[in-house]
Amino acid sequence: MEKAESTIAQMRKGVLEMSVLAAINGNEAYASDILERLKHAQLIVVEGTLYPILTRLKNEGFLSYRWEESTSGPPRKYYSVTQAGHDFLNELQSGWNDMVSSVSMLLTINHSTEPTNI
Amino acid sequence: MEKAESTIAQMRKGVLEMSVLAAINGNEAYASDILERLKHAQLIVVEGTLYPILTRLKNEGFLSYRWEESTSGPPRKYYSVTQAGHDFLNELQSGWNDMVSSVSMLLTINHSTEPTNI
DNA sequence: ATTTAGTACTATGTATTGCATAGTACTGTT
DNA sequence: AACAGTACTATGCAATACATAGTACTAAAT
Repeated sequence: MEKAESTIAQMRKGVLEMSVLAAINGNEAYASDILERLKHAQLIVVEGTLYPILTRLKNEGFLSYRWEESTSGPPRKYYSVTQAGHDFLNELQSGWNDMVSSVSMLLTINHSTEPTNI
Repeated sequence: MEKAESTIAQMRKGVLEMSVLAAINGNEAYASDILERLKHAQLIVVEGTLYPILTRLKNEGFLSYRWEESTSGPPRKYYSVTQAGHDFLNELQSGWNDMVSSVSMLLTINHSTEPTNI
């Protein structure tokens, strides 16, 4: 169902930012590493989606980067999470956990044997 | 942190649609009931946000409604989930569960004692 | 009959991010 | 110099949550 896919894409809004931060947290990485870590977590992201997120997070002070030369192509940006980014990630995680909890309640409330209004 | 709040608001995109369907599923309701059920699940939603979601879901065939007179104000729209809506909800739930699983992996990968690149 | 308060719903525009696409630049190989 | 692979930048579109303003219905009060 096409509509389900587009709604799931909507669900990724906000979640990818948190996931990218989490994928880097404590373990500096460049774009290809990050894509691999996300893929390992079954979160498929392409470069055209990742780079704007990295740029935005860096501009907001949640990530910093250093350039490193490469022998197999252009130089690479190695990202790491700043202290502000770590704090931001903690807040996002807290909000995310609340949301997961809420959704869990909602997805189970009508599976009880309580009578309905039908 | 204002930015965390706006990102959490972004996370609600797509999730509220699923939550509204879940709140109605098997238990027809009008807007005020739905807001109460969402509130009970700690998912705070206001009318200006709920009505467009209901309208959109109805237009897409996932909800249907019947009017019922009220003695305390205008007539009310009682919504119920259609078969298509039930199928849609199942697909959303599946995608949501996958996403929750992915995020869970990402939020824990760097808490291990494995050496990092620092 | 008119006005008021409470209630239920509709209409509309803004902000934001994921996404797709096109482009530029670097490196080693041919 | 040209090419393939790699890394990154730039840009516009689509979709939904949100806030705000508005219309309409009902009972009660005047």
